[in-house]
Amino acid sequence: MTGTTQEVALKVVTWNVNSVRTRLDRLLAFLEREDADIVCLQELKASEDRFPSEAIEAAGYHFAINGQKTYNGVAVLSKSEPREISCGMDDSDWDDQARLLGVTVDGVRVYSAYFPNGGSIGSDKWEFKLGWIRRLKQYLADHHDPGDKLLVCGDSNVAIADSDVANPKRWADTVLFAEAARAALKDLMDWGLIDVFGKLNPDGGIYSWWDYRQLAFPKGDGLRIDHILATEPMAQLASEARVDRDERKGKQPSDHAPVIVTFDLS
DNA sequence: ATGGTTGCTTAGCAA
Repeated sequence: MTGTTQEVALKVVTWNVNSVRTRLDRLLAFLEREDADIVCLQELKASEDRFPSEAIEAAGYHFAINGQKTYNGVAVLSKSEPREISCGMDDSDWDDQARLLGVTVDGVRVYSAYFPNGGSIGSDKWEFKLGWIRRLKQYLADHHDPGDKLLVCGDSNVAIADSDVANPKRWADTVLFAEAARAALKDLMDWGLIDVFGKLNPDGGIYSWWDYRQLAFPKGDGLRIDHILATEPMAQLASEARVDRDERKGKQPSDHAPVIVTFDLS
């Protein structure tokens, strides 16, 4: 940080990297460029022993990981040392899928969450998705208070509003935008979570994911399905929110772009 | 268009 003021900002990122090893060069360049304080990653597609620990640490970050071979996998990178690390929802035998990781950093409870995609509507994966979102709400209710400083950052695999979908009519009957999925996410947020990006960019039209197929990115056929959800004490500190759309361009991009929110803590 | 592209793992699954 430059300048002479003493403001204390916390820059938080969420990014579904779709394989941390394939995306390592991009990730390291991003860390260098953005100098974020907290970076929540999803879809590592790597177990802990294949996570690029040395490169992350050399970039100046601590990390906590809930890894998994081939599928899923989440991590939190942080400038400050993470405390009270928790993997999964510790309430059942459903947690064979590595989709949730919690850490406490700089006095803020931060979760990196990779919500289930849901396959197709009506499938077992669809029911798992809706149930997983309900379980996450229960987990938050059991462990935290809406008055805490808390963030749920991740790929929610649900778009909230019509303005978060380039073509809402065409996506209306898909797992990413079906009414039941939107209702499940709304019910989770009703516990006490605010979409700070939506709050700061109320006009919408900004997306975080574009399908690899059918030229979705050049056509602008995107959805905002990556969210930084904040409790009220955190949401009121959010000052800027953007998507690093350039990360979807060029060679070997993830299908998701990073979402970046700055909180003014002082 | 029950299509299409990418990644992990090696033909099929998941997204």
